[in-house]
Amino acid sequence: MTKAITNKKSTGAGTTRIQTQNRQRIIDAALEVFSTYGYRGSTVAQIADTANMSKANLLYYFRTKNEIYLSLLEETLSEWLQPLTQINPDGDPADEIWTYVKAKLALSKSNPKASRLFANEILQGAPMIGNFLQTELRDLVIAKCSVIQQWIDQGKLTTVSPLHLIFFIWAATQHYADFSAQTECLVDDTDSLFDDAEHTLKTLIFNGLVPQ
Amino acid sequence: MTKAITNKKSTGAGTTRIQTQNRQRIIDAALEVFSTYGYRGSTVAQIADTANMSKANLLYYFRTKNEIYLSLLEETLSEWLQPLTQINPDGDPADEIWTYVKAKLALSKSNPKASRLFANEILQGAPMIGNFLQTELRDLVIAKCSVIQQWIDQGKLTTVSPLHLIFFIWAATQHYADFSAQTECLVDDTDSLFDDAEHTLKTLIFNGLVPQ
DNA sequence: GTATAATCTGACCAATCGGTCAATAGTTAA
DNA sequence: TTAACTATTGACCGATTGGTCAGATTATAC
Repeated sequence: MTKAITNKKSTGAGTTRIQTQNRQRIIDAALEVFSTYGYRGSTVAQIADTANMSKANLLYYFRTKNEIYLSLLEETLSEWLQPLTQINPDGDPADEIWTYVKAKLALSKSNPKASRLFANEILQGAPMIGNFLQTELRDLVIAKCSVIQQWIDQGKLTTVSPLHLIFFIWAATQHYADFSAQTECLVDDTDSLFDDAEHTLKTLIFNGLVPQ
Repeated sequence: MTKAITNKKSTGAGTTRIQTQNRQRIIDAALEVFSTYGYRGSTVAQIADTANMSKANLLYYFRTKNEIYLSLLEETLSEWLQPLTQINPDGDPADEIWTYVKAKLALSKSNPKASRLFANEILQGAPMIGNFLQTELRDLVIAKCSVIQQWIDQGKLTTVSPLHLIFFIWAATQHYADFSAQTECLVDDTDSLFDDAEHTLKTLIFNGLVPQ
């Protein structure tokens, strides 16, 4: 996923003002559409409409539907993974984990479409980012798991599977972005949604559900 | 979602052996396809192929793509929700919650496609089951939340938002079905996956992450 | 057996899909 | 001003989409 995807037209180096501007308009529209309908369920015409642009003009900036999709994924992936890289082996375990949870929850709130974009991609078997999952993500996760394992060995965390702990954090935080159509049907006070989620998650992680 | 969708041909009552048989073949194939690609990303031809049936013949049993989808959703929804209805107000709170978690985890293992079917539907804004979410699901969830709230008031559970506790359980358990393409990239021992998940979840729920 | 209804199919339809292209309009530097 | 390049468009392409239909084939009731 790290390789450059963008393909310059004609004379090479130059990226004009109009190019940067329109590419961004397209990427924004693509996020809107792909995050809702997934790759196969989205159409180029739909993205062009959302970007207020003719289909032919859109395909002047990105040669194929697939090229838009890959550009979008590449642009979004690093942002989405960033919080995990921030976990500091030298910090206080509980603090570090909790900071991570809050960061993921904040991302789910601020950029739910990015979450749904990945959710769609992975739901459909990760056909485009499968290789990324097996290499870059895997390496990062393994590294962070060993950090967590050390904390456990030092008695600073209860004995859990570090990998599944990460899964639970992913699941619990991204749930609010991915399934917002559901949560919004069930929640009364939408304003305090993420505060309530954070509080419940904090209680669970730090105290467990059963009074000691 | 409760209204009957199936439309009999011609003479009314009778449902022949061939009908029941082929309808089931179609529903099975539809689950396979829709759960992977979502409604818009799936094609009738693809479902027909999966069912080893000509497209025209498939459309003899279900008049439209939408009719297949609704039939499938209806057939799957009740199974998926059943564990929640089983929570017993008179049981031991910790036992009841844990039984529910285990049931949901077992469903994720035994029928991951059903989970992905709903995940796709809700990701895309729940266009077909939106009304169901706002009525039947909402009523059920509100009822169970008040049960949990009573347990909390009796001091049998720590103070959490019952609704967000349910969200957490949904997220944590369905994650293994919905994002299996991801977990399978990261997990070494696939055989013990659900056992490890269960153990980690149990520790979290009953003890919390930080040693007391 | 045979008539009647149920099942199944290939050929076909209009609409939409991703993508191309020649021609036009706009921008920029001399 | 003008020449060269960039940006934009509508018309168009073959392939695929969801769905129809007349007719062939098969199962069932008598």
